[in-house]
Amino acid sequence: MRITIQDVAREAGVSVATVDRVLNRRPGVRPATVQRVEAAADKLAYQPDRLAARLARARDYRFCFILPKGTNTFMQNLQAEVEAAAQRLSVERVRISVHQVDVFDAQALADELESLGDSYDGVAVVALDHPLVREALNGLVEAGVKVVTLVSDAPGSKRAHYVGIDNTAAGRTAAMLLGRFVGPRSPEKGPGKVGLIAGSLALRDHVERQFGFEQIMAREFPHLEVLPVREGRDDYEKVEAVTRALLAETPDMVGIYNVGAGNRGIVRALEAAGRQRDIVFIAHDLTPFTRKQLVRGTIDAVINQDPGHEARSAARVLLSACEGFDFVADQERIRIDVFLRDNIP
Amino acid sequence: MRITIQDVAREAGVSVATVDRVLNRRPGVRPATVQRVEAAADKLAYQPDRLAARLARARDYRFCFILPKGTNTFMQNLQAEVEAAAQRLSVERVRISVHQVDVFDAQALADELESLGDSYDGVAVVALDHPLVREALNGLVEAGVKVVTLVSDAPGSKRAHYVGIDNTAAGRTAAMLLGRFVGPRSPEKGPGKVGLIAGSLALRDHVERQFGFEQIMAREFPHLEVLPVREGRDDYEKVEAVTRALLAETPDMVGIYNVGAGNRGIVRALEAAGRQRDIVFIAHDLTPFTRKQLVRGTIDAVINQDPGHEARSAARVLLSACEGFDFVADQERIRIDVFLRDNIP
DNA sequence: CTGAAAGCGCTTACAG
DNA sequence: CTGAAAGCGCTTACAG
Repeated sequence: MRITIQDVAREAGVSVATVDRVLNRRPGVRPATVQRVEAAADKLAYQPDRLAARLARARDYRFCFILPKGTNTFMQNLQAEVEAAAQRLSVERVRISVHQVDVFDAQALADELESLGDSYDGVAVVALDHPLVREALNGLVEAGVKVVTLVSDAPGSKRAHYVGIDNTAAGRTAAMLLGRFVGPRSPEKGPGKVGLIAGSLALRDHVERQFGFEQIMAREFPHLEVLPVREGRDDYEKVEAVTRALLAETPDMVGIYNVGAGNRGIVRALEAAGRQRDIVFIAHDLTPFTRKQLVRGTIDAVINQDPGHEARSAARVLLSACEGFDFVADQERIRIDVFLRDNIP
Repeated sequence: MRITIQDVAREAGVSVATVDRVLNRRPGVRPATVQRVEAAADKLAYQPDRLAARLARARDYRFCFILPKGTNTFMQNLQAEVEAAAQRLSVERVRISVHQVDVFDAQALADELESLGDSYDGVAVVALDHPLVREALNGLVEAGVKVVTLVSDAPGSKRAHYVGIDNTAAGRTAAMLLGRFVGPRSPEKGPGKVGLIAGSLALRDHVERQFGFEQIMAREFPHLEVLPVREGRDDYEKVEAVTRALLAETPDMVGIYNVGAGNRGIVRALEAAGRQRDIVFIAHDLTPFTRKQLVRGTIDAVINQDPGHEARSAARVLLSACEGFDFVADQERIRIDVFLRDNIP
């Protein structure tokens, strides 16, 4: 019933060791033998048993997760989820270690990546879209290390896979929600103003969200005017200052979209101005804080990416790459979650 | 480094066979021995290796999925996803078969469940909330079969787990979207009317969605009036007739929520009346059809549950139950997806 | 009630 | 370049 490596060996007239060599592309087999084994495997429709393979391996798989250090709640959650996955996989022959680097420092990230050499079978990294980083990633890939980017991609690089959401689409979704929640506006009032706050315009995901947002606002909601983006550095005190200024300057503000972190600052500024009810506020990332404000009604919708899903997905994708299996594309697609008050998990 | 059953055996002064018996609660071990083995396992913080266990088992795990027969696109997708999961798991010592029964016939479903006896280790079933079904489910559970309900729950029963969304919360979410998308209404116009269509009020999920929807509409959007629910039997021709009637009777209709299937009928009726632009339409379940209407703008939002996730989750939960492991709660939580035009996968 | 031994389907040195 | 044998951490008859 089950076709094993034994059956293939018999069919090909070789030993199981040779079949193993061929199937796992290990060197030192005569081309003619490779042919015969491959033909036999094809003929029998052999499917390797990855459980048995993992069990038999002498070495564990070693993965490294490189995450930005000391930052916002989302990244802390992500790290916690990576550690939880590490804990679970430790019984399944996968060892995961977590390294931390400064997010904004491309050089430091590149150095860290290069220092890894080939001491890991797989690396998952919250990347930066920067030539130095791309180079470092490509270096790892060429050294035979499996590489995935996590949450933030480095598009030009040779990484095998990006585990994260489409941030442009996330920005478009935010715009759609904001525009529709604000609703139509009687023409005599003139265009309503919409505030846009980002952490840093050096972060690719922030820029992409902004781009998607402005695209849809312009196309679908011409009666709303998006104000020039302000940077809040993902720091809530800075974000609060920026928002206070925005509110003071803009009596006819009808909506705010915060592309990055620091939502606490916006809530404070809105409450100080007593405008938390009449301004539509779209934020990113479900945290205890945003959840609470969603329930209270100050935040109207949260766009989310599930850090638990991302952590598990990165590990699964790396494992599949190491074992030479395809991953289940559907299962590894990270959703752009939309949370309103009633569908938060 | 890795603690194995060997280590536990040595520590307890017994053989590995005895450790296996104790750890897997197999009968025929003296209580005193059980104590000793358990103490040893605790002391060493032994964690069994589920890969090795699966490999060593003589028998495969046998799971049965019971799905409603010949119904809507969602159920067809669900079946396809179950089959895809079955295909993948077949290499991992899990055999999944799919049975089909008539959804609306509690007796038939109960009979089917009872006929299963103990020929399966696990059963996943799209349930009906009916005493006969509950009894049959409890019978299976008592016979030692692991049981999960899928998509539609049977709350009073002893099933181990429900794989699906909270339908009341889904209805509340639909209401929130509809109410906010419609927006405020000048008082002189009087309350706007909202049409509510369900497949059948005998289906628990439909009733729950309706309940959640009406709850939020009443509480949050008093300027909107929800019309009495109409049944469309999840059949698009019937749904079209119902919608046409609704539209004819209700010139001031501002929104429609379809709790069940048959969205095609609503789109046709809206287009026939030329009102697809000014009526907010919230539907369930992403299909090629709803996706297209979302892009065209006739459907304003789709509330979704991911059939791929549900199929895989049911299989994983059953497998964990059979192997005596906890599942990862977070991973098995089925999301209430909200899809707008820009975040569809 | 308990244990010794074989075996699940692979991978890994070690020989040749 | 290829094969025989041991071993991964369990479970399973079979003996006793």
